[in-house]
Amino acid sequence: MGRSPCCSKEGLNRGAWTAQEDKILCDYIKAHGEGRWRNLPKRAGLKRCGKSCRLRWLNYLRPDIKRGNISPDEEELIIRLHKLLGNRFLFGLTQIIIVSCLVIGHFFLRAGSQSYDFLSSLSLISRWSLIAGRLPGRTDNEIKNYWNTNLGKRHQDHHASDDRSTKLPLDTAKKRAEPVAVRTKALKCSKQVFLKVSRAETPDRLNSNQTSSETRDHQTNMPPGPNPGDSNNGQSSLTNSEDNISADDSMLDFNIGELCLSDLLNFADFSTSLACSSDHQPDVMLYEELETNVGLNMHPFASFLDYYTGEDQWLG
DNA sequence: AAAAATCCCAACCGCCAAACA
DNA sequence: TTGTTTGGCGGTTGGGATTTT
Repeated sequence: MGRSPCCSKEGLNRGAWTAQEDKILCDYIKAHGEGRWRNLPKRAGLKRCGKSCRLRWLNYLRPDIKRGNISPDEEELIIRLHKLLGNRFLFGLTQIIIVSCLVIGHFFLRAGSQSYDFLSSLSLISRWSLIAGRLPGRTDNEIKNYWNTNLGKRHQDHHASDDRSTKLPLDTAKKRAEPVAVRTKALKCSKQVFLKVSRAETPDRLNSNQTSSETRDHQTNMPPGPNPGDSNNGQSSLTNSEDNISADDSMLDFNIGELCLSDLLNFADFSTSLACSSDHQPDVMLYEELETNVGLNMHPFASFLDYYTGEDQWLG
């Protein structure tokens, strides 16, 4: 039967909130604080579902909500965060197996004539709240809507135009533009999950901090390009011709010691990054902050992220 | 000018995990 | 340990606004 609804739907107002309802809700929360949403409508004298009250408050009435258009800076940050965090880290044995298969499959397929963008497909699975958390005053709902109505479309358009430009048959192009059905159910990761990885390292990679982009590119089988510390756009463009990265290499890229991913994801303050000079890329700053504050050499992880998020031209 | 199509976003829904009894 | 409640998430929908025909 499933669980009972959060409240009786009968006799409740639905649809758009009125100014009067907004005022009642605001006044109540100012007086009593947030929380206990189920009982809030009754106590506040609102004919609304508790969940509806919570959503209205969080997405619209909170005093710190920033309204208005998404600025170019914010858009840039959303795009970068979506690339960085949008591939929802999946947890649990099943999810780890699935992701492992996808990662390995990704490299095998890339090694072949055509790369099939599994990881890009995974980007359809997003962490809106996490992204919104890095954009002061913006809500996950707003970010999600913005992505779905603006950026997501551009993403799809870009795939489509790429396919046209490479002269793929139309039906093939269509298939590639369509998301692969790798969709997880909504899954929170509140438990701490640790990646137990060996400490065996490839020193040349780990010491790449001071290496020039050229040497780094050589060491990591990447073509010449900006390294994560460059003030350039950080695009790493691994071409198919250089796909001799083995599955072993891909696993080495996770070699970041025993690291709590949820900590990692929540660590860097991107809002700070946004406030910084615009030539400093947020993801680069994430790596730098992790290195500085957590004491991790992030380059192996960074290079993996850099690699599979490298196809950032899809947003044009 | 009006109808149709499309866009946009607030609100809703169902599911999940943590907290609690 | 088990069942229930609560808060939170991402996906989807409905309807008003805007654009196109």
